[in-house]
Amino acid sequence: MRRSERKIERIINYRRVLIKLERAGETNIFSHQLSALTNATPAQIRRDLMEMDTSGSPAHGYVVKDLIKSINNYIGADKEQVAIIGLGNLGKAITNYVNGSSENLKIVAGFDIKSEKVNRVVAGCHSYHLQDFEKIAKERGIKTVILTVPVRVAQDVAEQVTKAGVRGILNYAPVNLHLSDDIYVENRDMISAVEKVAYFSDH
Amino acid sequence: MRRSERKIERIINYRRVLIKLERAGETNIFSHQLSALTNATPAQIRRDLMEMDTSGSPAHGYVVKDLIKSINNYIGADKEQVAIIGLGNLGKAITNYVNGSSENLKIVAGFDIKSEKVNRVVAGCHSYHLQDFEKIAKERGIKTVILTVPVRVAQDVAEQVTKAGVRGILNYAPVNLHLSDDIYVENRDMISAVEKVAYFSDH
DNA sequence: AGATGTGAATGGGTTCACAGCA
DNA sequence: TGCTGTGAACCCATTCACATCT
Repeated sequence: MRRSERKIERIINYRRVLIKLERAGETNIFSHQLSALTNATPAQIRRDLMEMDTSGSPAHGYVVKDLIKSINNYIGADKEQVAIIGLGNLGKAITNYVNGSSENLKIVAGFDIKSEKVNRVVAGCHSYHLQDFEKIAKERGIKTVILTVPVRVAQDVAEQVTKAGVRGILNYAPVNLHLSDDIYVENRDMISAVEKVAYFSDH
Repeated sequence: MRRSERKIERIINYRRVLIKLERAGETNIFSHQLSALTNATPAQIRRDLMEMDTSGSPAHGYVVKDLIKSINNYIGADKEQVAIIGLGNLGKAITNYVNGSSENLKIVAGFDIKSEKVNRVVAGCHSYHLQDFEKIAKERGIKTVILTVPVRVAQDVAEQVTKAGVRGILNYAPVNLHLSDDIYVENRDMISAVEKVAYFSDH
């Protein structure tokens, strides 16, 4: 089944806040409370949760623990092994950030082509020369990469990693990648993001 | 008129690639060419461009120069003054990145609360203590900020800056901000982004 | 009383398909 | 021939509204 991107993104957010709630000792939650924590509407949340194998009760809402389990069951809970390509400022920042906070995935390898960037450790993650990508990716079963490389090489690097078995790319380079359409690409161009917000600040 | 977020985002992307094309000496472009550069479909592009005050010709497509002018006219072309709050790794990376590449905006001031982070210069941008935000924001007419602060202070900082006149926030903290609903908030949580891509790599 | 679960209605964005044109 | 401009059709996501449950 082809699932909606928007919905998956929301469900991922529900899971994060539910995990926090569980840690904080909360056992139950109503859709309107989850709404306040995620900026989805209560109706949307109930709708998203419909095809989970847990249901809530009018009296006590949803059981946090069960809901987390259902979400894991729905979207998968394997601790995903991810690689990052490009260890400039942005790459290092993302690595620190993700490895410091995510429950559900880990950046396990970094890659670059500059000799002073390889064979280091950043946020508990070893860095390699890009030419070793295929070998490491196969060993680790890496199917997802974060691309934080300069625009001029982004297409080449994307082709290289997909040839090595990568199926999904989170692309921070402001360029449209052309890849086989069974590869999932998410663009997170930061400049567009700021320009967009600047536009709406004025309108 | 309330304009669609998606559409504005696409138009911002069209502008960026058009500026590049103009620099490269291209004078004309067809919708299918712009499509290859932006991952919008040709029909979508023609539709987006409908309410611009330029139209294309079947024989030569759109005139790049005119189209840029129309887009500027449509969404505004003032070089927007933006501030960034939180000068950790991510904040510094974004500042370098944006100030090195954007045509249409500039990060003109950075803010932090740690004494070792204030009174520095990052990417041509002076850093101040957060307590001076209101003063600087008023002087500079800052209406847009990028938030790269820890989760636990994000809500407080967001309230502080909106009190000082900010109208739009690009929020990198993985938390849902509660603000007056005439404030535009765009969430770009990086962990969700990676988790989403990891999900679709497997599906 | 106040919440969930959900069919039905709504609304908005995207794509189709084709007339008009160089 | 092959593109633009655009009404109409389509499709998908969100919201409404209410029966149901505790």
